[in-house]
Amino acid sequence: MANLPILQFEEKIVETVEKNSVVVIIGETGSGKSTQLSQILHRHGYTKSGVIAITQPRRVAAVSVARRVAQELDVPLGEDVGYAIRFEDRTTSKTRIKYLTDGVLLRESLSNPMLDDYSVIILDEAHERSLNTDILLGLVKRLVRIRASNFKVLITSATLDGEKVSEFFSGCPVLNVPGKLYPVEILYSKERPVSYIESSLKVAIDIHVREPEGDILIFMTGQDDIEKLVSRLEEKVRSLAEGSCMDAIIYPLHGSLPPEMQVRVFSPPPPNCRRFIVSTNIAETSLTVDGVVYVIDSGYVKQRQYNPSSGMFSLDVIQISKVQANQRAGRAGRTRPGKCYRLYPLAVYRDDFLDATIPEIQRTSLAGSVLYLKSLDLPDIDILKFDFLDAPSSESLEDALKQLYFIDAIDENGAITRIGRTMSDLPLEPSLSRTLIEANETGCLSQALTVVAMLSAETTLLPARSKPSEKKRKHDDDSNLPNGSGYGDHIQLLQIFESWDRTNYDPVWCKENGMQVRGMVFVKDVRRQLCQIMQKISKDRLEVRADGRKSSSRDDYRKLRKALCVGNANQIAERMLRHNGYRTLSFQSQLVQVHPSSVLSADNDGMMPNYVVYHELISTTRPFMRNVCAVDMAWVAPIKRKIEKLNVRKLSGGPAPSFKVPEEKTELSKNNAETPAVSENVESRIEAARERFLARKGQK
DNA sequence: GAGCACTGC
Repeated sequence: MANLPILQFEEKIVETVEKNSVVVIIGETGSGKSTQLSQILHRHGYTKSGVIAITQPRRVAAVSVARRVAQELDVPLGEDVGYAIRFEDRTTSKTRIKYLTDGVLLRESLSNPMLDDYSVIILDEAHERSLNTDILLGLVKRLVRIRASNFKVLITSATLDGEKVSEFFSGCPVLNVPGKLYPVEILYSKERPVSYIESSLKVAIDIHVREPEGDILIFMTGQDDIEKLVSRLEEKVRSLAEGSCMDAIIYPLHGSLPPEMQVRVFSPPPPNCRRFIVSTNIAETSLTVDGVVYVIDSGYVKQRQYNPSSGMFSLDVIQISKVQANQRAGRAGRTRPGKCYRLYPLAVYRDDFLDATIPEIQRTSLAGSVLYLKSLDLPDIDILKFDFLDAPSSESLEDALKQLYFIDAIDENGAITRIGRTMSDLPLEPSLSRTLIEANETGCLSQALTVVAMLSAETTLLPARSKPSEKKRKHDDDSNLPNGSGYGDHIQLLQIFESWDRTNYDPVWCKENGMQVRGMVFVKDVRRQLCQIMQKISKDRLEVRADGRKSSSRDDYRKLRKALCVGNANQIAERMLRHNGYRTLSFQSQLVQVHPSSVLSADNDGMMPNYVVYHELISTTRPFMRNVCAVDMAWVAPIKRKIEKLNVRKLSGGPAPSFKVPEEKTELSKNNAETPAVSENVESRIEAARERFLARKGQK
């Protein structure tokens, strides 16, 4: 601790903070900014008038940094120094230094918009540009203006972004604190390789044979490439002549590995053995692997993007930014001087790479964030002109308003409704919040809580797809898991949880049925949290069966599907006349299909339900709806009328010229001769189709 | 008939 570079700047930092409300700190890796800034300000009296809050984009970071600071100050964790993350608040009224995730601070600002418990707010790792940190930047800028002079803001950022943040805060001072990294030699390829798997393989084996000891970290884009490279490396290492070089262990590292596989990289290798770690960008920031001396950087990353006009997500392999490239290189210099092999030429780095990664706020659906901002009721703030460091497109903001309007969170003038206010109390995506509120009205809240919790945990629920036996979980005939009773995935998720519930939450049941124990326990936690919030909101005394051992009935399913329809009014699709493709109704109409992993299947006549709601549109090999639920046409009708009446201009508070959603004759019609021209009379046409289908079937 | 990087309330 004594040698941390930041401590040499203590005087300078304190002096600058004293004179300015906002200060940007450029602190490179190893500078100690996350643990020391709070202590420096504490030593100089900034905890006398309030608490120092330090936000982190990740839960583990908030906990581990708080723990370190408590140790350094020699106080018990949770008293003078504490942390707050979802499900876990380890602070008391005594707490002076509080580490928390950016999401928790946003939640706090709902109940205390002035955040006046805090004398100082430090937004750490702001260069990562998480959605929540970006919103906090805007809110904090406003608070600096409103709150008296006893409020200080510090923002930590990366070299390439510092000036920009400073400009955002009217040219506030920028302090540079050097890191404690060893020099890293950067080596560029002459040209982009044809196959970066083969190229990484060659470079890695070269290092292994020629270079002194030290682990090799290789950045790839995803699980598939990682597995390919791992097996190629294993092959190659085996074929090297015995005794010609040291031993090697090869580890894959990515998010869908079970935690016990991930932590293997933290145990030191046996002597005279080199480790190869083939990783996604999880090793860029989230996990730090000690002992790495060589980094191989493919120059690519897989990134999730959102298209606001189609409502569709996609995962694309794209070029990394300069900030990311430098972050990756830095991973080689933590223990001693290292080398970074970039599989691209210098000119590509210099001319093609963006300076910084496109912030999340410009790549995701903003429905939740816009609702959050609306619920703050800031009189001086117009959402569409909210002061963002990097503003999202107006198209993206209008998309958010449109979605919120479809699910009744805002009215036709864009004002937040009573329902919208209630929704913002729930830590969920808007469509899930809306589902819960509707379910509370119609008497299926218990079931809705389960489904919503299951959906929020979905990524941690399913096992990694490497086990072939579990690949077809949903369609295996010998699987004991319920099948959704013909209504689709939401009902199946409900049934799965109820099955587990009946075993009294037996972990063995999870293993036998291919569900991750950790994921299911998370579902239980989320469900409990949501249940507590709904207890406060509920109009009647809530009877939520938390541990009822009884299965839901068909009638329950029906109520639940109806609530899901209201909650997903922004995510409805109508089946095509003669085949089982669907067209989306709430966005620019597009042809989509039910994802093959869905349990929703065709009826005896070979036809899928006429209407479905979906949880997510994702474009992979083709556009798919993931997690679908069959709904009745009668429930869809009023929503369709609302969609037709939509006036986006009015929603965004502008004048109200007529604005018609392109409803028909879209791309879809061009590509597909079977597309119905108008969607009136759908019923009769579907009936006709069914007859034709049956006739064909009869002929065979 | 497909398979998804990483976070968070």
